[in-house]
This record gives sequence, C-alpha cells and structure tokens, in this order.
Amino acid sequence: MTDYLRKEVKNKLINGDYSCAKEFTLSMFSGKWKIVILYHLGIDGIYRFGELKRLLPQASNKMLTKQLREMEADGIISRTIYPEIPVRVDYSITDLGQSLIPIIVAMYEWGEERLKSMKQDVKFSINEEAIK
Amino acid sequence: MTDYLRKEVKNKLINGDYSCAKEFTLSMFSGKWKIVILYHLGIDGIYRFGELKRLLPQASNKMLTKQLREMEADGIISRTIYPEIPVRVDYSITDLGQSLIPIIVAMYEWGEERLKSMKQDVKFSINEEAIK
DNA sequence: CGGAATCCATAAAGATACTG
DNA sequence: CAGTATCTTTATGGATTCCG
Repeated sequence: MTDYLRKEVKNKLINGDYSCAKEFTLSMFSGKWKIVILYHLGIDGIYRFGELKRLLPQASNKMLTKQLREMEADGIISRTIYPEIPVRVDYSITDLGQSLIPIIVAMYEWGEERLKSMKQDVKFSINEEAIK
Repeated sequence: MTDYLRKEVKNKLINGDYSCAKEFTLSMFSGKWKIVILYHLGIDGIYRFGELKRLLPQASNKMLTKQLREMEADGIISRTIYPEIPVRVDYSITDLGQSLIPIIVAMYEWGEERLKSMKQDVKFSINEEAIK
C-alpha cells in the first residue's frame, strides 16, 4: 500500500486536507526497505549506492533506486554525486530524517519487547492462518 | 507493500530471524486503514463494524474486514460477537494495541510539525514530480 | 447487520539487459 | 559505479452478489 499511501497523502495535501498527519508520517518510511535504509543512515552514517545494495541483497536496482528517490524527495535523506570516474554517489540522512529516528527506535523497542514476550509465551505457536 | 511486509515478517519469524523488530512493529499498523482504525479505537473506544464503515466510507467491506482480521490476529484489537438478531459485532483495542498508541501519537505530532513547517515555508510548493 | 465469495482491472515488484 | 529501460509476473484492491 506504500505507493497508494503516497498518492493519497499527495491528494490530501493538494486538497488542503492536512488532517492525516499520522499517515503523512507513515508515508515517510513505510516503503519497501525505507525504514531499514533510514535506520542505517541514521545510525551508521554515509552509504554509497553499492554499499546499500550489499546491505540489502534482496532489493533490486529498481526498487532500491525508487525508495531512495522518494526519500530524497521527502527531504529525509540527501544524495551527493561526485563526478569522478567511475561516478560515486553518497547517501546520508538529513536533519529532518534524523528527527524520525526516535520514532523508529521506539518501533524497534516495541518490536523487541513483543517478540520477547511471544517467545516466552509457551502457548504461542506460529499459526499460518493467523499470520497470513 | 503491506501484505508483502506481513509475509516477510512471517517468514523471518519462522526462520527465527528476529532481527527485524522495527519492521515487525511497522507491520502492525501499516495496512490500509489500520493506523486510523487503531487510533480511533484507542482514543474513542468501541466501534461496531457499521460504524467503522461510516467512519471510513472509502473502505470496501473486503478491505475493512481484512484489516480488522489481521489486527485481531496480531492481538492488537479484539472482536466481540453478540448473537442477537441481527447480529452485532464490537471492535475494541487490546492492551497490546494500546501500547502502540504512544508511537502513533508521536507520528501524529511529527506529521503536524512537518506539515506546519511546510506551510510556513514560502518556497514550498507541491511538486507533482517530487511527491509522485 | 456483518460479513464471505467471486471476478476483474490495475498496480507493484522481479528479472534481465543495457548505459554514461 | 550507479543507475535506466523494458518486459513479465504477481499482488492488491475495487465492485458486485450473496448469505446466516
């Protein structure tokens, strides 16, 4: 629903409907790979395109590029081109992006807690029906 | 990417890969309508199916039901059936779901701030290319 | 009332090949 | 190196009809 979410948020912005603040925030990091990329850029610092590819081997060029471009357009990461040969491109988080990190950390902590209690709960078993 | 996210999280859980805590949290509320439903149940209290439909006129039966079932399976909302005729079904947030509300509130606040500063920024204009 | 089942259009993601 | 372009496959969401 990621792309849908971005389109909806865009439409709501155009119509002056700013009542969707939480969806707007959600749209910042709810794309495929976005939250992971943002977290890494926020914690580790600068990454080059190829480094991100190695970090996320499952991500295709197309998807990775798309996510990076969208996050750049949203102002939460920045892209720097060094016109060397071969060309080099650095990605880093912006101040705006950094301001999202506390939320992502809170999500990380909530997830850790939840997974811990699920493991401890003997009654918990992975139910295909329930999760699917 | 919502369904993809749930599938991935499921696979990672099955494989014991619990390193994806933030994605796991994200998968709790990143479905279509989920964050809105959760927020309303968290703030307003109990809703019936029909009330949620009226709250979200754009949501189809299928989608609304799907989101509700998934959130129920995740343990963040609960569903109570009253075998009256016609049948009545109540939805409410669980304690676990309530524990997500602070994160959603933080997202709401971030979004409000961001939208405010975007409005104040004279240079900001809605750029079709940038958002699409 | 609160859904379930089905069909269908569209959109999103993967694979592959190619380029400045 | 850091992407684009294109094609194909798959997933997702909408509309409609029906049911206990």
